[in-house]
Amino acid sequence: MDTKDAHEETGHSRSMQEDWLRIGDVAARTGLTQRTIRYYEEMGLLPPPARTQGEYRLYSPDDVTRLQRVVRLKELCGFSLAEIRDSIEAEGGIEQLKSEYRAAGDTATRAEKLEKAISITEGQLALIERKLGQMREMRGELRSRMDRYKARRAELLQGAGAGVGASEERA
Amino acid sequence: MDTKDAHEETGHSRSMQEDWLRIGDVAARTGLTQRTIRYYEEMGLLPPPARTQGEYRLYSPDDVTRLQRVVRLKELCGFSLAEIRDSIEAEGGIEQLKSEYRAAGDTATRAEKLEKAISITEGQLALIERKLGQMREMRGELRSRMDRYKARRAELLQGAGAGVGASEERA
DNA sequence: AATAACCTTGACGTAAACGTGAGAGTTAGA
DNA sequence: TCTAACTCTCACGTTTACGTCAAGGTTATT
Repeated sequence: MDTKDAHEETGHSRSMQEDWLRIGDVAARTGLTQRTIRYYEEMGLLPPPARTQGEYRLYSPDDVTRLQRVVRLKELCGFSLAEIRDSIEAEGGIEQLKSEYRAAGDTATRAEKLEKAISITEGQLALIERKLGQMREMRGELRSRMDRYKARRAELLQGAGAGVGASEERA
Repeated sequence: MDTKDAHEETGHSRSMQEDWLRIGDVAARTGLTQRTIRYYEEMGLLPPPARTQGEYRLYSPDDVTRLQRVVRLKELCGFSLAEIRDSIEAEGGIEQLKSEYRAAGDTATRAEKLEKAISITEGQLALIERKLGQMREMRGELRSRMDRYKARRAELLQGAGAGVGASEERA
């Protein structure tokens, strides 16, 4: 809000409103439905977007980016919307910490805010790291299974028609 | 099935029924509720387990392992139960392919089944690989954010009380 | 200025994934 | 044997995450 107002009041309205999108465009770009986008807003996953004088929603490229992050969190990590909202709030909290950080005159308070932001980010990193580990584990299992199949295939191709119980040799 | 029967038919019924669990134990071990476990069975995610003469469900360690795989697929990948069932069926299909594979006398049919199993596994691997990539990307973003915070913290600690607008130097 | 195409806010519907008893049967331990 | 603890099968309730009209304003186009 602050920054935008500031820009508008600087006068030179260059191409400020050029790349704002209406909800239909955003839906097309993200593959979501309009309903879903409104729902995410309703659930607090998205900040209330700008509006035209006729109350049409207007999304900045920045808004779209945020939305895509939400989608990624959902699809990738399988988080519930509530979990995503918490995560988002943590980040929004970080953004807010920034302004608090700026507002805080004394270094002590600033350091405190920073530490908080750092610990939140650390938590998120740890979570991702854990998931990464589990996924690698799954991949390992799949790979070894794959190896077994391929070995058996090689066996099959090489000793074609040789032994009926050829697979027992491995088991 | 084959291997177990073989063991049983060797005679010495060592401790065959010892580590079968009832649904409450399984629930405790997996952190799921009994309802959830029954629901998964109902949805075709779990094979109908053995029963006591009083119709109590009895789970083998193997069953528990399968269940834990289901849970992992759900929590880790955020799959819907339907998707998990498909994936499971693909694997169950693989198990079944194995018996078809054995039943098939001719090498050609065997090779065909094997190719099918391989292509299924390849698909699963590709999917995991994709997810891994996206997660690494997320991790990268988080890390760079982290770096920014830490840099700012260092700045703060070093130039303590120096300039009020210290953070502007970076922006 | 009229018309199509888009958007708005309700408000109700729904599929998925369980939760939560109810009522009755089963098993294990004293 | 008898009780406490456990389990069974319905069956209805709930939450999440949207889908789907409906009735009406807004924007763009001609």
